[in-house]
Amino acid sequence: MEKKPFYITTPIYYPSANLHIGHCYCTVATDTMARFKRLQGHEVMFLTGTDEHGQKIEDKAKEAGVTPKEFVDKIVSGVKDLWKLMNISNDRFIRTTDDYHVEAVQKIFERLKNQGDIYKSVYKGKYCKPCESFWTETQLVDGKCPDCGREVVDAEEEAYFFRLSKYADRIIKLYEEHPDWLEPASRANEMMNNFIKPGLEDTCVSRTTFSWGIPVTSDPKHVVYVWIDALTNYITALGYENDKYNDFEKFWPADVHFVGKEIVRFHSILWPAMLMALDLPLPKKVYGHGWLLLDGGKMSKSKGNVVDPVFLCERYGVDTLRYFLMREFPFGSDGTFSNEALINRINADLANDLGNLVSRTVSMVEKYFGGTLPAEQAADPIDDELIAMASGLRDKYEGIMESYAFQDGLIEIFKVISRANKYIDETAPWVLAKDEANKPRLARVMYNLLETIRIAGVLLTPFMPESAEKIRVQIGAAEEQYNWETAGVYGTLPADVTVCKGPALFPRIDMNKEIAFLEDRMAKQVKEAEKAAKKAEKAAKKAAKEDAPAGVAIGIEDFAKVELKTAKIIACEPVKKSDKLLCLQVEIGEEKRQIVSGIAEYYKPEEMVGKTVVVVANLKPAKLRGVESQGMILAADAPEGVKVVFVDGIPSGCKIR
RNA sequence: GGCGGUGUAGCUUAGUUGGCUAGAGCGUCCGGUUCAUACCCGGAAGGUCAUAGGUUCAAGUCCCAUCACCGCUACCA
Repeated sequence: MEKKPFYITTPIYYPSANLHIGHCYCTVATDTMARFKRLQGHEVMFLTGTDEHGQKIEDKAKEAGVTPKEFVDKIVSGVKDLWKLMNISNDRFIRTTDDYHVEAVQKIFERLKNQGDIYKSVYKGKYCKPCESFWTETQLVDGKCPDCGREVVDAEEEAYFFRLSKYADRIIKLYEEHPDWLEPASRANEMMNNFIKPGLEDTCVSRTTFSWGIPVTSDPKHVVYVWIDALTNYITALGYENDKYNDFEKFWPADVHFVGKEIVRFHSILWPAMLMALDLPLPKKVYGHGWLLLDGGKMSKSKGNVVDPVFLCERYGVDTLRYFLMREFPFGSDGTFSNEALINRINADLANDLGNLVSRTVSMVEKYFGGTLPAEQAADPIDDELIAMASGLRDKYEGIMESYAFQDGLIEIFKVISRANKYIDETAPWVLAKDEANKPRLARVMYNLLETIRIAGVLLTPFMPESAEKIRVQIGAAEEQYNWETAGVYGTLPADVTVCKGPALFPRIDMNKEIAFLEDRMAKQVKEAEKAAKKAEKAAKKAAKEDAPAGVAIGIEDFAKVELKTAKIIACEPVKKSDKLLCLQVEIGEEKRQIVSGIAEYYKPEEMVGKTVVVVANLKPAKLRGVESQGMILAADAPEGVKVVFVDGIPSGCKIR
């Protein structure tokens, strides 16, 4: 039977720092699916890689005193090591700095530009002067620069835009006609309601404020901004618009893109639109998996509570970690990572149930038969239930895996493993062994156990490749008796099979001791992080002090441009439909103005009335929540919250300089 | 503020189009067993299915409201 090629991808990860357990989660899931498809007999293309351009990496490299390429080279080599360690079977690894990719991106950009899907315009955004960075509204943290925490200002720069709006209708149609295209379904609703229905806006696809990126061929002061650079990796890695590879025809469209929920938006709106513009077929599915959260909240480098996958692999084993990640968390939703859960899984499922089943079975075959079963065997109706379960397992498992329900796939396998343990109890081989006359019956019991283990072992291969192989060797199955085909055929092992006992597959862990050890380790980590944070804070303060006179000092003429005046508040009310806005009526001398300010969380309207404040009088008016604001009032970011600068006692309308 | 989601035993959770005496795993307690990695098997306790209403012969499942948490998104001139 001819099986179709299967193309699956992970996102390309951003190598600004070492990867964490969340990246591993996504990659292991992708690897499991890829291995499952190979097991079924498909020709698989499994792609992963790194997205290496952008401002942040440029900055990080500068900080480290190396070139951006040197910086990413180091981290990427760590990424590759990690995937090797975790037994990731990717067929290709794409770096967005690879020549062929760069070349293809440039061609794609020019083509879209020439056909009018990309046009030049002006990008309006938030600009942080000290950092020389543009930010979007959503990137800001508390309205401030996410990097340095300082104020940002409106700014404009020339930029190229992708005509996303043009494809809105087709995107809507895509969602309506293929409700399964984006999973889980709740994500599709989110996209529809938050972005598609309100109207898609054209997307900025180039930048001039940093240089670490792919230059636009026809306008080299522009660098291709993340989207066209990163998303296209899925096709350039197959040879689209380049000569490095040429299996685009064979593998595109992708069967599925696995992505984290934070990038669902780009994969489910912008990416299909780009493909429509290029007149290419769309991927068959985008699957937005959940996030791994930590017991105590989100993982954070600065908190020091990062879960290090290398440490976990080395201490507990790669397969163990892979199993845990796929078994503990439903693929579409978030999960909580905890050491207790990990050790619990290892002990309960792997050590007690699976590992012990293999161990006790193989031991008995050795003990009672010297390792080789006699061909003379006697069946019994009591065997039927186990045999039925083992026989039907493969097909049941297949259906579940096809729908990306990794967790459920494992649950089905372990139901059978559990049944096998029960079967041992029911048949009590140690009783049979007491009477030589029972030998044929005993042999059949052993055979049924080995067959059950064999089938389970094959189906575990995508999840735990190394352990599955060890199981194969222990139960004495030949390679050709340990594949997809034979997993569906009960009775594949020869009756006189010879087993080969090995060391314990999954050693049991002493929960209490281990938790104590891990907590101790974590405490040290957190302490160190705190120390580092304090140090960094000090350095930042020092830098801030030196900053003013040094780097970004402004001349008096710059300051003179800002017109500051005192103003008396004569009325104040909250802005409708907003949490944070107050609308203030003020008098600047004789002149009356309306100013909207985001202080509702800190001040009640009535306590503002009658106060005198400082306003920026010559600020360009703007509309906030539909209300016009003609200036801004000065306020301090105090640690306990925003404090308006009150200057009661000074008459209104005075110029401040 | 808008949109979406979640809320089921101590913990993690399954419950398709309403029909169950609400399942399962872990943990706990009791019993059995000894081949095995102090493991395995059996049994028990433990749930007013977030709260308050409604539709229905029948509601964890549908509708309304409320609360809590989470995600996306908008707004801090």
